[in-house]
Amino acid sequence: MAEGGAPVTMSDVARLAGVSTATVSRVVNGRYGVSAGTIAQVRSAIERLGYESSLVATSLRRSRTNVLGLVTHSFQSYTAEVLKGVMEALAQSSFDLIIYANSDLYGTYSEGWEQRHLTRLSGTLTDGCIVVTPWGEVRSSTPVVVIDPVRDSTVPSVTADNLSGATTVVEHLLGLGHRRIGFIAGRSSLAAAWSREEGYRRALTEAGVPVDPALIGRGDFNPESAVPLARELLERADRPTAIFAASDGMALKVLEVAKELGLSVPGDLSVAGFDNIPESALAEPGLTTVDQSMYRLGYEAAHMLKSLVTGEWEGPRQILLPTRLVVRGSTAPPRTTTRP
Amino acid sequence: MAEGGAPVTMSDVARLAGVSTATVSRVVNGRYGVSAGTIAQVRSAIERLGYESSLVATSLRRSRTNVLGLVTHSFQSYTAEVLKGVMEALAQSSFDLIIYANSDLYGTYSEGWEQRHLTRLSGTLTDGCIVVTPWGEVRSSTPVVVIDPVRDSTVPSVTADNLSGATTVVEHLLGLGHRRIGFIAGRSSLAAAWSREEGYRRALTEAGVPVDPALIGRGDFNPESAVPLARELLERADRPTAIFAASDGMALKVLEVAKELGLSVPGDLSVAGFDNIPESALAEPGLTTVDQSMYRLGYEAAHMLKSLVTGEWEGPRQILLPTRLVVRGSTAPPRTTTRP
DNA sequence: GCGCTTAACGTAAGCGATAACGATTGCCAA
DNA sequence: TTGGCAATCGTTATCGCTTACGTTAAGCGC
Repeated sequence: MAEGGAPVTMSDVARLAGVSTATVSRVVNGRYGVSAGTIAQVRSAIERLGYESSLVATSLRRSRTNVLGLVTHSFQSYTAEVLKGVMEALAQSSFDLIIYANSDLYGTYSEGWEQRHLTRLSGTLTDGCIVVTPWGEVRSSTPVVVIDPVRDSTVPSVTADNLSGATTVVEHLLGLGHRRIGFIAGRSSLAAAWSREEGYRRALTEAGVPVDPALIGRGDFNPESAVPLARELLERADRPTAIFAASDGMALKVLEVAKELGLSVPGDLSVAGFDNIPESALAEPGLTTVDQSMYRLGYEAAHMLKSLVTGEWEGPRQILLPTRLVVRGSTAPPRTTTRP
Repeated sequence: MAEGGAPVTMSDVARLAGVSTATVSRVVNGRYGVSAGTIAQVRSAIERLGYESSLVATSLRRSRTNVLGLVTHSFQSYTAEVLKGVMEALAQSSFDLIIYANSDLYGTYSEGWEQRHLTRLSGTLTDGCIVVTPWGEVRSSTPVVVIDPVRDSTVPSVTADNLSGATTVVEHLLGLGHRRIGFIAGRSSLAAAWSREEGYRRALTEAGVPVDPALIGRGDFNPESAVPLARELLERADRPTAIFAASDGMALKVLEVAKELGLSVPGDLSVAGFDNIPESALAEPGLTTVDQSMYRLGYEAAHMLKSLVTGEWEGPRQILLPTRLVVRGSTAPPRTTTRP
């Protein structure tokens, strides 16, 4: 009983029940103006045929669909956590969720994916969308909430307090006694990347440690991008005693490179990341990082979008969520290099 | 630049370009029969207006949509892993993915959710669907692949070799010297639950250990369902020295209950699960479990569905994937209870 | 019994896009 | 000059569903 023939439509039901499709529609949507007898007939026909209204046709005709969309580029731990939060926020809310993910990972197709998917969904399939980590500004005919927006975005958004988080973790390294602290930056167009770098600079400056441009590598949040940068930093004669990477994914790669070069962590090198993805706790040693509760990012974004769609949102359109320093085994005081 | 007015449609483009919608459609779909000049005009109009074809309208009109669907009830670690596999399999494949998740967690709405969502999508929005852990048999007008089907299902499906996995983990417990081994079962309608219980019984029987019905608790894969069952098992005078739960989610709850009752794991009690979700490695102690590579489940399912849709599938319609025993700290030999 | 309201339905016009089909043009051979 | 054939483009029906509107018939007071 797998592939029955053509899908059963509303007119199939109408024919079997001996009424018009308008009446079937009325019954399905529980509208006034149908006699009890007719309702029973239609109900029975629906039952017999196993009819279920087409999401597509309904969406096309109606303006409201009661479906919210989530557009994401790739699907990793980060996105998974966000999704849990979104689902939780939408639980028992009458809104269903559609996640749209394009298939090509790093194809040429990529540029502008958020906008393309957004446009394809909004105005028809969904009442509003959440966009996760877009690469550019987005615009839509229906409400949008962005998680991790680009810099200077004016679109409603939810972001972690990246500035304070990054400041705290660098202060942590400074507190341990590190003075030469490397940094691997994220995709510069993103607000998160900018804030994390700014936090790094600010913490150093306030501690009276000069910012050395040679210690800053320009990554793009893609873990692989960190590999050559880490190698370059660690092969220097005056290599840093600690590296702070703007994302856990990149920080984990730094750990790999360090091992590859025969450096012990945290003995020879301290490493810190940002995000607190599940893998960071599993790493050996555990990665010191900044927790930004991706779950909450998703939860708040969904909550905001829901209210935006129903038009009852009162709060600010740009939300900043607190972060939390998580200290694990990958950071320790630097080995004293002073000769005896 | 957030909420522009109405979405821009094909006729907007046609008007601006001074052609008919048919011509725009031809240009968009790269079909033959449009002059180079007209193509340029239409392209420019599309660019200017930021037009993107509506997924919904296209789906309604066309039969093929190049979109695959994934229907899931809830969204947890399990589903997230599956999704990664699905995405990977679909990478660079021209197929996009839509995940449809209904919002109510444990509402009355639940019964038959798979079938309802499936019908709403198939025949219109998607060319085929993956259904994760349905509660009943499903049928659709387009190809379907089920991950973790119900018992005796004839629908194309991908499942872990639950029987051999469960047998192995119980043999592991037996090998450590355990004889009184409790079992917490899963939702009985699922093939996975049945196979895991069967593996438990088989391993005991083959080792000459009688199966004690009093040591079997009837859970339903929902972690919470394991709590009262674990408590009951562990408060018995002749409590088991080991408990095998049919899922990691339930096994982790057993750990909690044990701690609550002042039992040390693995000293007083060994605990084993099934699934190897990320949380199991993080637990204290680490949970011994059976890895079923949810990633591969997703990957294989997507690959199969893809071929099914394009009509080039040759292999078997029911795939069984190997499992792997993962021994961690939660299992150890039983403390000898023989008096000195 | 008349006009009126009102419940109960059918009719038909779209929503945005596609595709079969027809209409128009230009061009070349006859 | 004209028939014929491509090439190019518009017209229109249609996908499944909703909804404004029209229609019918029953019910009501007078």
